Amino acid sequence: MAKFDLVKFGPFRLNRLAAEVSAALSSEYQARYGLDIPEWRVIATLGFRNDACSAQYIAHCTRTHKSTISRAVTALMTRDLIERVENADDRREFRLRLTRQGHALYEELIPRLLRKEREILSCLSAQERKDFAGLLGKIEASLELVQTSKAASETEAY
Amino acid sequence: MAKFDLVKFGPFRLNRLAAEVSAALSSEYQARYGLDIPEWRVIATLGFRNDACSAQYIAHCTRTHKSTISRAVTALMTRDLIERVENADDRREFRLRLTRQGHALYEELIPRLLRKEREILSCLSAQERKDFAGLLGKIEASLELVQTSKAASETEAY
DNA sequence: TTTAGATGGTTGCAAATGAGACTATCTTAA
DNA sequence: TTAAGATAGTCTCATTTGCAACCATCTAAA
Repeated sequence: MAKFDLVKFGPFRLNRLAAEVSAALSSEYQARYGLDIPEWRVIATLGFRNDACSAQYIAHCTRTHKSTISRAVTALMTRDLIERVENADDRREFRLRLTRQGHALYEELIPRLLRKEREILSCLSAQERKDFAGLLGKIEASLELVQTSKAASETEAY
Repeated sequence: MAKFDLVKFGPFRLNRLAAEVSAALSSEYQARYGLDIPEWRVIATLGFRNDACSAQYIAHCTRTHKSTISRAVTALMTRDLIERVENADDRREFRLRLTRQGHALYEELIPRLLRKEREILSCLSAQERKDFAGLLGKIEASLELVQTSKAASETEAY
């Protein structure tokens, strides 16, 4: 019989861990600010790059389906957390950016999330945290989840 | 302004990686055997412990909602991959186990999944794989995702 | 210029899933 | 023995999300 234990199976562990970590963080953006995950991703992307960008770009770099992003954008606009302006160069797309309130929420939320992350990783030493990030990076790279410098330049239009 | 990059944020990376790995594996159990994730978890749990166990037990150790497991069990029974027998000691619960066909599927699927997992981790050296598993284990333990020996003995009735 | 195909974004639909009500059964204590 | 509460499993409902069709617009090539 094949020796196999689901509970020791890497992919399963990864899923379970990701779900658990998400749940831990959602108490911040969900319960506290009424944002769901896609909405949080939009806010985070816009907050990080402080210039405006398209919905497509957000979908791309967060690996979230464009319809999901579209719905999140609609919800955030009705709450006046983001705004969009037409792009004169290409009237199919909109430039999205945080409103003043959206930016305030972003600035308030980020430290909380970083603190949570630190809490979760506090079981590791500084060196271990570094190693973990490095190993994650290697796996991501081999799955082409992160843009190599070459790929990044090819897609820099985003 | 807070320095923050969603794409470098641990929890986000974890989610993205887990989703990608799941997608890579689903081509095996999904496309090839028509199993969805909950169904696969039931098969895997029953296959690993080759004695019968309850649906509740599967829900518990795979961290899947009991209604999701219930549906998976129903689907697998209609496909004759698992069977259930009444438990005379407690007539609320059923003992589940793989049928001959279910076991055959299990034995066929496991090597494929392990091969996929190896493929995904082939970007790491043997030592790195070991380190990665160890670090995952530490984080899981601190989130109490794995049973400590004490907790395990308390819940061994499952 | 016209036409074919690509792309940004929205929306309807269907599948998946968690929450929680519900039934049946078990356990414990009065 | 009876009653109160816990537990296993099923089912209905609401939410979430991916898919795919769709519209508007852009691009490229005939």
